[in-house]
Amino acid sequence: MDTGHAATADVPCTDALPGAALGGPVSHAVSRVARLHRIAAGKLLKGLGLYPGQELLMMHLWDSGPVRQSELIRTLDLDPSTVTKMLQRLEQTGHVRRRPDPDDRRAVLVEATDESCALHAAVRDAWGSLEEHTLAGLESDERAELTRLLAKVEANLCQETEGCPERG
Amino acid sequence: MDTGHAATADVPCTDALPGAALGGPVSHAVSRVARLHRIAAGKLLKGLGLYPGQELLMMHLWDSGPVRQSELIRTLDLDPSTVTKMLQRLEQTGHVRRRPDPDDRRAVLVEATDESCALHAAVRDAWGSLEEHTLAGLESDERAELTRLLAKVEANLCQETEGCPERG
DNA sequence: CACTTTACCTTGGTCGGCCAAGTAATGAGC
DNA sequence: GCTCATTACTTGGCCGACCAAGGTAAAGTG
Repeated sequence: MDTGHAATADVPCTDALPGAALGGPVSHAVSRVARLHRIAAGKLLKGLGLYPGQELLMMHLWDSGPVRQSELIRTLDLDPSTVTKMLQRLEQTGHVRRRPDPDDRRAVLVEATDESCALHAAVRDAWGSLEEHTLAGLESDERAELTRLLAKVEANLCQETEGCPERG
Repeated sequence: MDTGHAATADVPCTDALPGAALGGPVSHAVSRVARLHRIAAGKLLKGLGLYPGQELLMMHLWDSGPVRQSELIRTLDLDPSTVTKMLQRLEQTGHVRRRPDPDDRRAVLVEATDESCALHAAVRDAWGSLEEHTLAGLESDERAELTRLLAKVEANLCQETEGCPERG
């Protein structure tokens, strides 16, 4: 097999695209954007004592009050074990309280602590500016188009992975 | 069957984005799409003995021949420690060989093993179908638009995170 | 009522990814 | 030549995320 290592030295400048990206420009872009987005979120959340990912869980908690863990799993569409561990850490850092559900002794009720509620506004704000930062320079119609296309892509990826909540 | 992961049974209609999403629809969509995309990639790569993320590294290696580790770090735009650990695992699974650079005793030269080259076509193929699956139902102009918008978003996120390789 | 299935959650392991801190070699300045 | 900063990589720790497997409690079935 020809390993075809032609790229490093004297290629007549095909505009740099690392070559690997040629095989799937959108896939590539999605990963990169997601990673950068996560990093940006992390920086904004760092001052608030949250790690990226946790804010979504907290937002749902702030929004919905006490909920079953299974509710969180369904809403966030994450693996149960992921949520368990996130909650363990959030409990340890005092953002969340868990207690057994009296109506169903298998279940666990989760709610945001009062202290965590102080972060609510800050987190909402952080997400707002993150969204704005993400979409800077895009016109309204571009934003709408991006949203539409991402939804379409999500639906595509969903149907096979079989793991996402149906949408109307 | 349903191991409890996101049951699609009788969800009480989580229909219109759980409220948490209202604060940043695109941010939300990006995370979700990226996760689904990663899962899909993982399924395709599973049969090839690779984990999602590793394929990008391997593709670059197949493309470029022996390279310095720093080259990989720069190209993939990852943390050095991430690349180190990925390479350790790839070395252990026989996909990659590492040897010290004779010209610079700090540096490490990395190259794909011959056995790994057998995967080259399969991986390229997998990425091709993943890209196609991702973009199913999108017209050419929609694809171009999505690519353009993602690039714009990436540039936005880049400029502040300050961690991405300039292009162009 | 026992028996089986299903739902809810936990544990343990693995990977990708980050940061922070450390080692070692190169290179620049004096 | 010696010091000092820079570069290249490693280590350890942590988090999100997955899967696989387990334990317990509720619900379905005979």
